[in-house]
Amino acid sequence: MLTYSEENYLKTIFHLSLGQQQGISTNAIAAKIETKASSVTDMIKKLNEKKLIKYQKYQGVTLTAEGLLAAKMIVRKHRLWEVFLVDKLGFSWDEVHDVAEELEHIKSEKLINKLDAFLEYPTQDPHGDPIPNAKGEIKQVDKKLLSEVETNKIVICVGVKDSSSEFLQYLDKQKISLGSKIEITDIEPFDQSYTVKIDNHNITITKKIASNLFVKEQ
Amino acid sequence: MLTYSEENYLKTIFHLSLGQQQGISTNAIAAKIETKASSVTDMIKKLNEKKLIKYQKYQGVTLTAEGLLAAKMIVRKHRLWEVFLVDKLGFSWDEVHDVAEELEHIKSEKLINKLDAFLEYPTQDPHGDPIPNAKGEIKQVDKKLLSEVETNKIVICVGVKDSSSEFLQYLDKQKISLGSKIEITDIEPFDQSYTVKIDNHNITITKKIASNLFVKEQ
DNA sequence: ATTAAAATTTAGGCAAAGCTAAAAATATAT
DNA sequence: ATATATTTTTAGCTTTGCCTAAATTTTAAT
Repeated sequence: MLTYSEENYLKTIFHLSLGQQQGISTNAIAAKIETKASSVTDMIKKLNEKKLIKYQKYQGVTLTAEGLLAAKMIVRKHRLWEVFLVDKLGFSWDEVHDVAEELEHIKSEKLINKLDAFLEYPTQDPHGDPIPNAKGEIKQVDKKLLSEVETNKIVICVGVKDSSSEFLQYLDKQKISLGSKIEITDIEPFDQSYTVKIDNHNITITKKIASNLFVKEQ
Repeated sequence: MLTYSEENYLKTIFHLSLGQQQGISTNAIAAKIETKASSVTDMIKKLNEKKLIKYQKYQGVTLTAEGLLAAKMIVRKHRLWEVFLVDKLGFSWDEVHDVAEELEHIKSEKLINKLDAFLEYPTQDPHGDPIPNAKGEIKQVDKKLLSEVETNKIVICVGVKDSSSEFLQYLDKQKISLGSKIEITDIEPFDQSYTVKIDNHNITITKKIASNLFVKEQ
């Protein structure tokens, strides 16, 4: 049985490992969890003894198969609860993260599987991130950043890279949401600002915004 | 902000205080929480310093107004989650307690009030126990034990005194649920067993069963 | 190749919440 | 009323997860 804290470390290592070949550094974990490197070292030793991570002093850590599955189950719970909060309770997508951070630690497989069924087996959370199924399988949708799309191509917004409430609230303000039709009509060479058509209105966004929106071509 | 453990103590003191004038003893709390008396003394001191309980050495404890409200909010959360588990996720009434014990500690007033609305402001949990509203007010339904009802009077089952899964499963087996129409047709003087008519079937139950069923006359 | 900087680990401590064993206070029984 | 039993508290210890400060290892720079 994992403690609350152990679960948070596994989840964090999982997130930091995405698209990453090397081991995850102590400092990277400390930064993400907002704790001290020395605390991370302590926890790393514990997770290593439990065989949830592979660890050699000074070499960073990677998840073992068992640790990976545990991490995916936490992510699964987190994202299913987010769907619940948005779809059933009417939370907005920028409000759900913190509550889901607590809910993800509730220990009941039956609960999470019944919740999954109640929500009709969603495959994405409110930010477009994939929800692992009960076996830990993740259906990767192919998507790219808006900043990588060529001009005059119509794409659909399918996710956000940054899901801070600041960014999400900005998107709300600009009426950009999952499913929005987006077309880059122009990129200004001077400041790299993008003129884009969102559904039926035209706005200008910075490159930073374009680099945080996932879209799919279709 | 209360810790998980502090919340459990407050809730326990609340439950032990129901229909109780005197202070709650250290041993009573220890028995209910399944911990040692010395641990209870430690926690009592902490809750006393936080002014959530009134405590004098060797004299037992009572909740202060603030402690009482905090306890009611935990009970509110516990019971609302139970309703959610039964009504929305399809749990049976004997399965919900342990999961609700975890869910009751999720800290978000917004969450619980939205959940309340989603469930359409239920006033009772799946065992017939009253759900405090957002202000902590509890609507007491008047009810009595089946064992206190006279023969040949038709009553409605509105709650259970014991909500152990053993008892609840027994009730399921006997097709007794909240809302069941019950009439005592006979009490056997020799062993105090009751012959009762439940909705449309007749069964015999022991006095112990009759002493754990809440009913209302109507 | 050294040296300086950065990252990581170790050592030693703290607070929360539990425990055991012993001491103190209260309650009960003769 | 006194002795015994029960209850409660105190003292001191453990584990978890965090911390600071110092030591060590690795990395980067000249």
